[in-house]
Amino acid sequence: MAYWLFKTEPSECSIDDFANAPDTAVVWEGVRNYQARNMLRDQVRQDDLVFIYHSSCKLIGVAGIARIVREAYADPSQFDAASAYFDEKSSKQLPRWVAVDLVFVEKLPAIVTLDKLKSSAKLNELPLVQRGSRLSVMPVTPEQWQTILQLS
DNA sequence: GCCAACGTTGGC
DNA sequence: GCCAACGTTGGC
Repeated sequence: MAYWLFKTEPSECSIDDFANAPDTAVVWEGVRNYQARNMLRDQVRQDDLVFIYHSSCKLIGVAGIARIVREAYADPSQFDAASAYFDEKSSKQLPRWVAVDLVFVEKLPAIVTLDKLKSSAKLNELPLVQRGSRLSVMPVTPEQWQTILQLS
């Protein structure tokens, strides 16, 4: 069982969207970065736990936890010409991008803000707080996971 | 809305 | 395979 952190803009998909539909699987689509895709495809597994991180919003930080309920499959949005995630260079024979499904686990008692994440020495190695990092899917070590839980 | 830092594209 | 130009991310 591994731990991850997924970034999302809460205006698109927030932890409250998860919390409001606790029995519904959320399709994590639209990952269009190869490094992130490779992790989704090759390393993210059923029952892994995921920190949901809110970016580009008022209160930036880790907002809650979700769990992987379906491993990587062809991201449907890449075939949908009406979608912002449409990729004309992808094909059903050779899909370029993958999605996974998540379900709600919990909201953290308080959002662990980016400020807090940055000021914890134990999180120096977390890709999120490293300069220029733009990964939207990143691994979290068990130690980092516990540290972030404690910060909440 | 700005802009630094990356990632991707495409000509050569 | 280099690298300039361009597009995107995401905090501020």
